[in-house]
Amino acid sequence: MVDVKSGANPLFLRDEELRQGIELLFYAYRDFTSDPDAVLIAQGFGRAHHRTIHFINRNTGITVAELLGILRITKQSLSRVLSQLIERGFVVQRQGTRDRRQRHLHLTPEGVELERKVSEPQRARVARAYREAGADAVEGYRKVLMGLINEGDRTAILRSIRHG
Amino acid sequence: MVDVKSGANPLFLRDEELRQGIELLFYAYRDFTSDPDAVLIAQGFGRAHHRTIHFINRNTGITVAELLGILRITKQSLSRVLSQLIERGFVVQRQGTRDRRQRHLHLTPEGVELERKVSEPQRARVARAYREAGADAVEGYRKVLMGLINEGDRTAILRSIRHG
DNA sequence: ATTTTACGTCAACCATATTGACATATATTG
DNA sequence: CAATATATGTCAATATGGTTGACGTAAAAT
Repeated sequence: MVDVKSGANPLFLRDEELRQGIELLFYAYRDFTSDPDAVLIAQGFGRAHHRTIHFINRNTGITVAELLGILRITKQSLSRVLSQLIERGFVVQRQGTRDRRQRHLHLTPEGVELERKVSEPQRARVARAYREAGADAVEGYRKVLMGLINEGDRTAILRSIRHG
Repeated sequence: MVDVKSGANPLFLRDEELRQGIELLFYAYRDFTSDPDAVLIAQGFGRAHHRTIHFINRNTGITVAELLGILRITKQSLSRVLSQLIERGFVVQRQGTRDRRQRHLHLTPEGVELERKVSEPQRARVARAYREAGADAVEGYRKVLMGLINEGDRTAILRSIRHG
């Protein structure tokens, strides 16, 4: 398929192949994250808000610490975004019953609505790519991406993905 | 394979499948971009510098305008990063011969060295994922990612990838 | 009773992006 | 040739989203 400079130096080919994989990921992510921008900016929100409501939506009742672990940011950084979302009525916190120090995060109906609207073009993009590539390709896409994720996180992600 | 809540609501399944695809991309990109950080920070550089030298490396002699088009940032934003890289001897500009307004960007040997060092863990990560997933999966990965990229850019990327 | 954990908040700072305005050199066009 | 458009650079102000560090409170764990 790709077949660049093959025959010559297998080490070069390998390096080239890897760099292609890196570049494709960069481009795909670049375009993929540009989708929600229009909707978000109109709302006065940014990508950080999008990521936040996405993961609250996918993990209803997630605690602050868990969310921090997913986003890989500091609590001070999340704080700003989260309090804006709460203030404007898209997210609510519920004190944990078993552990009352915890704050479980939930989207309000407005939050669900916002999340759906914001991610709509993104889902459409993925849907189109899936359709064009076919089921086998999608399977490969999943496999490779999963392999790119830090080993320690994979099982947790698999779990979250199963009953997202 | 994934088979979540199948049988029930095909629309739900579809939505779920798409959200998985989105999430995988998020996680993979998150971990994948964290790789070069250590090396970069030690150098006093950031991810913007990495992206810049990556694309100059892959497109030797690229003009400023072309680079801006790839990175999708403003020239003011690129300017800072680029002048730092030039100042510290990792990048040089050469005036165009055909069009002398243009500045063609090249990595110095030090720049090539830096790029290689910075991207090394990233290439290793991709190599591992490719190895684990197998050739067919890699083909699918490529196909889907290509489909995620804005249609207008695909041919240009394909070209750049061919003789990168 | 003490220590640890989960969360929140204040404050300073940094990297990276933006918009807008303007300047220079060169190419293109009428 | 004159006028205009293009490629690049630069100054300035601003926004977003991240960081570190310090400290506080409530509740859980030891």
